[in-house]
Amino acid sequence: MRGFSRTGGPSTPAPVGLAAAANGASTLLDVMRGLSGCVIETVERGKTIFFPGDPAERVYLLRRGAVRLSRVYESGEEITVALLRENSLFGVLSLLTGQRSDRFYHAVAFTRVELVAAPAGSVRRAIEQDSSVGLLLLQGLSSRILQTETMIETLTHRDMSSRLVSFLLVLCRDFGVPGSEGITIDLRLSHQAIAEAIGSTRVTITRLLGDLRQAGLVQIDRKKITVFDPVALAKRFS
Amino acid sequence: MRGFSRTGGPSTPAPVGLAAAANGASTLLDVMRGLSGCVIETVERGKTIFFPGDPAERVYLLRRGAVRLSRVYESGEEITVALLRENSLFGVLSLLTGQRSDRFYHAVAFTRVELVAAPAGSVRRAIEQDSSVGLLLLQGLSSRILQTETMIETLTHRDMSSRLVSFLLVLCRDFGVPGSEGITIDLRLSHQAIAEAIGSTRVTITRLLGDLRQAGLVQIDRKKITVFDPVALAKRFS
DNA sequence: CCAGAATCAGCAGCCAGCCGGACACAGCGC
DNA sequence: GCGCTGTGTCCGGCTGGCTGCTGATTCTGG
Repeated sequence: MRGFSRTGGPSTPAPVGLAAAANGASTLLDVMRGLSGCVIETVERGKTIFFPGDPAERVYLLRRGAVRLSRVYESGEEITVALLRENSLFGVLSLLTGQRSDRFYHAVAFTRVELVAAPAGSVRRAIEQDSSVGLLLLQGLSSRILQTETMIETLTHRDMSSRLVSFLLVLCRDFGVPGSEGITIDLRLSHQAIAEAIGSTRVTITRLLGDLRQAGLVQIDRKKITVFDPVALAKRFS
Repeated sequence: MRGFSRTGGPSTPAPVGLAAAANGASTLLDVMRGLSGCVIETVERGKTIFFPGDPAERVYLLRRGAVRLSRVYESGEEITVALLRENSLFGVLSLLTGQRSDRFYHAVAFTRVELVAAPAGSVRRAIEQDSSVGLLLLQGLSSRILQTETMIETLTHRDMSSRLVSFLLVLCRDFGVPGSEGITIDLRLSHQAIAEAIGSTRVTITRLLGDLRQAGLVQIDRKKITVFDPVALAKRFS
C-alpha cells in the first residue's frame, strides 16, 4: 500500500456492455466505474501513485485533483512530463501490448486526488464488448495528446520569460477558476515545481515571477497565482 | 488540391466489420484501408497536407515517410511540435467531438509520404461496428503519447548540447537504419529544421553538430546524420 | 542540361540572460 | 523551541542568441 485509501469496488454498479452504448450521454467516468476490478482511490497530496519500475497493469482516470507525471534521473534530478488535469487518462502504457511492461514515469498526486483505476485486461474486454467505450477512450487520449503538444510549444520558446508566461496560460486553461479579479490557478505551486516543469531553475522563476508581479500582470497569494488578464499576459511574448 | 495525387479508394477492399476482429493479426493499416471513404494519398517532400484553419474532418495514418506537425506564428516563426514516423496516427482532433473544428497545426510532408486518410465519421462508425478497431486506434494513440512525452523530456534539458544529443537519439529510434558504421537517420535534416524542433537557432546547431563531428561521435554526409555509437553519444549528457 | 535563385553551412564577435552557488529570512508543522 | 521548505537577492562566469558575411549545395525554370 502506497499511502492511499481504497473505497473498494465500483461505488455505483454502473451498467456495462451495450447499455452504455444505448446511453449516448455516457461519460468516461461512468464507463470506468462500471469495469470489473475497478477501484476508486483517494491519494493525499505528495503521495506516489506509481513508481518507475512498477508493473504497468492498470489504467487510471483522474477524477478530481491534479497528478504530476515525471521522469527521475540517477542524478536525482526530476523533470515534469505532464501535469494532468481532471478527467485525464493516464497509465495507458499498460494498454499498449499484451506484453508485461513497467512504468517509467513517476506519478505523484499534486493535490489531494481521487482516481478510478481499472485493470488493463478489463478495459480491453470492455472495449470488445461495447464499442462506445473505445470511442470514449480515444477521445480521452486525443485530448491528452493535444495537451502534451501544447506543452511542447511552451518548451520551445527560447527565453525563459516567454516559457513561463506560456506555461502560466496553460495552467489557466487546465486549472484556472475565474474570479472577480481574473483567473486563479487552483494549485499550490512552488517555484521549484514550476522550474521542473519548464526546464529552468528555482532562482530564475523567482525573479521572473517577481517581474510579472511588479508589472501588475499577476498576483501571488500563498502559492496561488492569479492572472489578472490572460490576453495582456499573452502579449508578453512575441 | 494541395499538390498531392490520389489513388482513389481503398486499394485492397479489405474486410470491414467483424471480419477484422476475427483476424487477430489485423493491423491499423488494414483497418484504415477498409474504411468507407478512405483515400490513399502521396504527398511530395515539402508539400502541405493540411494548413492551420482547414476544417478537421479526416484522420490520417502515415504509411510511409515522415510528417512534420508545426505551429506557425504571426511573426513567421515556425516551431515543430512533432516529427511523425511511419505508422503514426495524426489529425485525431477531428475525432474529439461531434463539433466542427479547425486544424491549428501545419502538417507538411517532411519526406515523400504515403498516407491513408479516412473521414472521421467513418472511423467512428467502424469503431461502433467492430470493437477491435477501437483497440487498435487506442494503441496507435498511446504510442503517439509516449513519443510526444519523450520529446518533452528532450526539451527540458537545460543546455543545448544535451538537447541536441537527446533529439538525435530520438531520431535514431524513430528513423534510424542500422548500417556497417552505426545508425543512420533516414531524413534529410537541415540545421534550421533541427533548430525549429528543439527550440534553438540555426547557428547554434551548426556549432554543436560540428563539435560532435570533431569528437568522432557522428558523421554528416549530405544532410544525413550517422550516429556511430548511440551509447557513447548518450553519455554526452548527464 | 545549364544558369540563376534560393537555401544551407560555417565562422566570428558581441552581449544579454541564465545558471550556479551562497546566504538571509519567513512560514509552517512537529 | 527547532527543523524544513519555500522565497527573495546578490554576483561571477559562461552559454547561447543575434548579426553579418562568405562559400557551398540544392532547387527550379527555361
